[in-house]
Amino acid sequence: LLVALTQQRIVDAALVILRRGGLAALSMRQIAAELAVAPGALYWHVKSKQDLLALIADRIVATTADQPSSNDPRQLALALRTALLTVRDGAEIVSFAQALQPQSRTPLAMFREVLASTLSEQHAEWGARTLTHFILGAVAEEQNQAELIRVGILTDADRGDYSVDAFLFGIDAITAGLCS
Amino acid sequence: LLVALTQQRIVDAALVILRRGGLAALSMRQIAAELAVAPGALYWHVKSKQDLLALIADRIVATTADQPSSNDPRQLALALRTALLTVRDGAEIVSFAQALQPQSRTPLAMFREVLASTLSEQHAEWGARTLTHFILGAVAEEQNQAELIRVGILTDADRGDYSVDAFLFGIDAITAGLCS
DNA sequence: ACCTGAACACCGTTCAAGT
DNA sequence: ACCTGAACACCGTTCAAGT
Repeated sequence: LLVALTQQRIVDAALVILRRGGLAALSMRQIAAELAVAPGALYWHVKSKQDLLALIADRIVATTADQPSSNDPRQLALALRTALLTVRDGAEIVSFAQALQPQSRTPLAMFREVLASTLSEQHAEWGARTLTHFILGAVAEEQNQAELIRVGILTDADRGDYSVDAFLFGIDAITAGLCS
Repeated sequence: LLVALTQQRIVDAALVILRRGGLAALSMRQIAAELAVAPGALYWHVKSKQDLLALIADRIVATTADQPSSNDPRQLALALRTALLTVRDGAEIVSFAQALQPQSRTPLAMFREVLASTLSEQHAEWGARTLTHFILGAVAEEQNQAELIRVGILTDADRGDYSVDAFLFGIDAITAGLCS
């Protein structure tokens, strides 16, 4: 009654829950509780949970645009990775959203633009797809690993090498292959 | 009472449901119904749903080994893609399983072996990771798209180009980049 | 227009009790 | 050893009814 419910506030609450407990803790009922509101109230401002996940993904990806991005795919990849890492399970959420609405201005579009300067339209499209699949997959695994260690299913001992080096190795291999 | 319940039979029933309705239809209760058994009975043979998903993933990936695989990453990639396409949401399931138990003999291990002949251990590891991330991402998107068209959220009009060409373009770019 | 209360049709998982 | 019955603690979503 004090503050009106908004898509804005719902996404904000969702991000709070995500940072607290990850994707496993993100239920419509938890979001409603966070906002001290009945679960049904959310559906006035948001069509469904899938719809909400897409909104969250947009917010996560939007922070990529804030960083200084040149026409270098390498820098764009690093900026996207940083953006995804700001929220627990961020890569999985963006992955999901991209699968759901392939038309929106997703990471794919960013890379398509960057690659369009050096490649044909077809190859820029396919190249952008290759890069985004790798990035989302790599960061998702990075975050999943962290999640499993948090829960205790995995220990620090059997952790893979998910440093920035491994990430950049993949990015560099792909970009090198695209221009050959 | 006639036939005993087994991990085998549970995975079989799960695959039937997957082919019928995809991952969205795969619940422990549905599997139990398919086997004409109480839901709780499954937990005598399987630790959890996550555990079961890993078993399903193993079964899907196992069909890759049946195909004639040379030391060519290109052929291995195609074989894996074919195996993933045999089950609805196959890529997503294998993706999930790989994130859950990074130690098992997954697609990653196959590519690591193939690449080990031409690359250093570190680069073979990172290269294998790059390839599997791309493959699982690409096929998952391919299958998600098909799912959304089935449901009617997407039409045939706004479908992307997910032909084998796009897939091979990515594979060839990565393999080319790895050797440069 | 915006929200509550209450319901509907589901989930995964556990566990006494039966055989 | 293996399975049933029944419960526990959740879900996403809808919708009359209130304000």
